Amino acid sequence: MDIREIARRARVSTATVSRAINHLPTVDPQLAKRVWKVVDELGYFPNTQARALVSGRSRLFGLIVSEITNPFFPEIVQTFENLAVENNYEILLTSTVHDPKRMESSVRRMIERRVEGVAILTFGMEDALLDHLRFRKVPLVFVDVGPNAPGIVNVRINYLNGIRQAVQHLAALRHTRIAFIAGPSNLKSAMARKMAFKTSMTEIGLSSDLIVEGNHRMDGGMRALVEFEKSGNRPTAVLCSNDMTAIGVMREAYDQNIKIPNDLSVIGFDDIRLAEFTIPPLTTVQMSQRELAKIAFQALLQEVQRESPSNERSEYELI
Amino acid sequence: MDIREIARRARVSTATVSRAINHLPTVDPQLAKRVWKVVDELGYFPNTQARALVSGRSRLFGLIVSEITNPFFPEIVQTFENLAVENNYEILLTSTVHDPKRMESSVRRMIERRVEGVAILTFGMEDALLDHLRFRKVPLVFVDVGPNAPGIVNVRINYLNGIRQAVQHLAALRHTRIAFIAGPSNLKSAMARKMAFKTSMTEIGLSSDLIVEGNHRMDGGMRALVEFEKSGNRPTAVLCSNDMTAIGVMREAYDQNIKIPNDLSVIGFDDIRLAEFTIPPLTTVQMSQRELAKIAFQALLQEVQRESPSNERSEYELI
DNA sequence: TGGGGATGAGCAAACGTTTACCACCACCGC
DNA sequence: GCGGTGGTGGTAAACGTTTGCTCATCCCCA
Repeated sequence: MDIREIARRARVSTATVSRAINHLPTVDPQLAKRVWKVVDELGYFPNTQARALVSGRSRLFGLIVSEITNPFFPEIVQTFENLAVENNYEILLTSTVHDPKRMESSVRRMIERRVEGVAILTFGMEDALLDHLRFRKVPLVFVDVGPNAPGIVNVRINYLNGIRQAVQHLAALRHTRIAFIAGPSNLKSAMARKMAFKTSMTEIGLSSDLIVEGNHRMDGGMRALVEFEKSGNRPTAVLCSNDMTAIGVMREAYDQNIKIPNDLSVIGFDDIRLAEFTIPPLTTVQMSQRELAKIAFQALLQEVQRESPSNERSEYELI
Repeated sequence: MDIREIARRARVSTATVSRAINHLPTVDPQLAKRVWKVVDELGYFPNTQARALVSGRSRLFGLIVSEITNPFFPEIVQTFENLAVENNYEILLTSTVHDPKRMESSVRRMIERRVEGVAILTFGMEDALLDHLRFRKVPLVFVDVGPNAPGIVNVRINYLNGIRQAVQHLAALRHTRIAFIAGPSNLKSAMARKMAFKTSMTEIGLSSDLIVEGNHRMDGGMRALVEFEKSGNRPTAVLCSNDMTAIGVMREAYDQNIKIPNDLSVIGFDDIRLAEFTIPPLTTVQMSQRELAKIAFQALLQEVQRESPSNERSEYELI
């Protein structure tokens, strides 16, 4: 069942069917109604591939994440999906699982399906790969991990606000010995958080010497707490670079019979959905994944709708 | 840059380029090498849409879930993605968010993109919608929620094994007052779990009268525990229909200063990834999402590769 | 009444592949 | 030496849409 069948039954040309289906105003309402009647009766659905082929628009956005199981992502994927539906787009979701081969295949798949734009939410993308996309003028939106190159949109998260808020919250509770468990030092965003912590502490006149490096995983948080204990001067509050670290701290505290929040305040950072399920509930700095996804999607949409391919580097800042 | 450009530069016909690219054995290795050289030099990627259009195969599988943010799904989506990559397929991920409109649009999107098969992991799909797919002979694989109709593959989860295991575990720990917090009674799978509990209890000669209905959410678990307390005969162990319920129980226990597992054993069911992050870690019956996804995907693949469209209803049983 | 612009509909050429069919050539056996 | 055969490679017709161009019709106004 194709557009010709519809045309035959509605006694019009295929051109008219196409125009009616796409709601072009140049078709007589009477005819349009006749076409739609046949379409509904036959249960006809246009073939996207044929559409895409001739129109040159796939109505497809790529979304590259590191791992779908990383609790940071589901909310983002869901929001992308919602926005895609609203805008008649489809999402091509791809995960790199930190594997160079998979990164390569991700990019290949994006290009072969002719996506109209790609949002990249994982770091470690090789330049050679990105060049494939840039060469084809595919709009690229990076979230928090992007290189600062022309023609690339960067959504950056302003960590300072969130971290400052957490630090001031702790200070208001009369904490003075506030520690920070950082993320891995090769992660740009983790470094940004650490800097934000130092800045915030300095602002309120506290020293920021209680910093240890974690790994953004649970075991890193556990080890960090052990380290604090060993050093003999346990902080009264710990701010963690992400929620997973905070959960590690909480579990270690539980094992060592350190009461939270009586003996130790713990604050996480990420707003992964896990936070609300821990016992006791984890205090965490809300970073809205939804907002993040929204900004990234809108940026893609805007790039696609722009006719002149902008060569300026754009930056969006979140929170 | 298209196949013709490649053909011109390699001084062969487009047919040969196509055959070389698809590794058909009927092309001279010399020629093939020449073609591939040009392909690599130009960074050519075949256009999937054109391929799909003429070959009639989209290399696309649909995956319909209720909500991507439901912790049950990420692992499944990830596994689907992995298998898709291995088999040169793409996943069209769609969520219904329990909204009839979205269900309809999910199905529409699947059909418009001409998916070769759909895995459905959400209940509440109307028959009229499914008919659209069946009419087009799109292979359908249901996971745990499917109707028992011809031409439909059902992957069913055998809950009895898992539940029995949990019950026997508790019995081995000398528990005799074992309670069960069920899921909503309109959910087939929840009912199956409750039945499995009753059966398991009967098998070892215990009465299964300590059953209350939850809702598969945290608050349901919390309320259930309150109910047990009020009734005056608190069980010594609680088996929950899913992990979220168990987490609710644990949080309520925490609030009421009931020690887990000293005062009360809690076992969940689902193996959502949350379980490992609770404090203390939640004991849970492992139901492997990965295995589930694998079976569903293989079923789809098999249906696609089968030439004669089978009309028999297939059933797979998991664990 | 005739010319011209507006409006609406149809014809047919794309889009970039795959693949059925055919042509060619070399080789083989008689 | 010739017809048959088997393997390679090319030609061109699909696949199902969109859309530029053309054309018919109608209306308005001079």
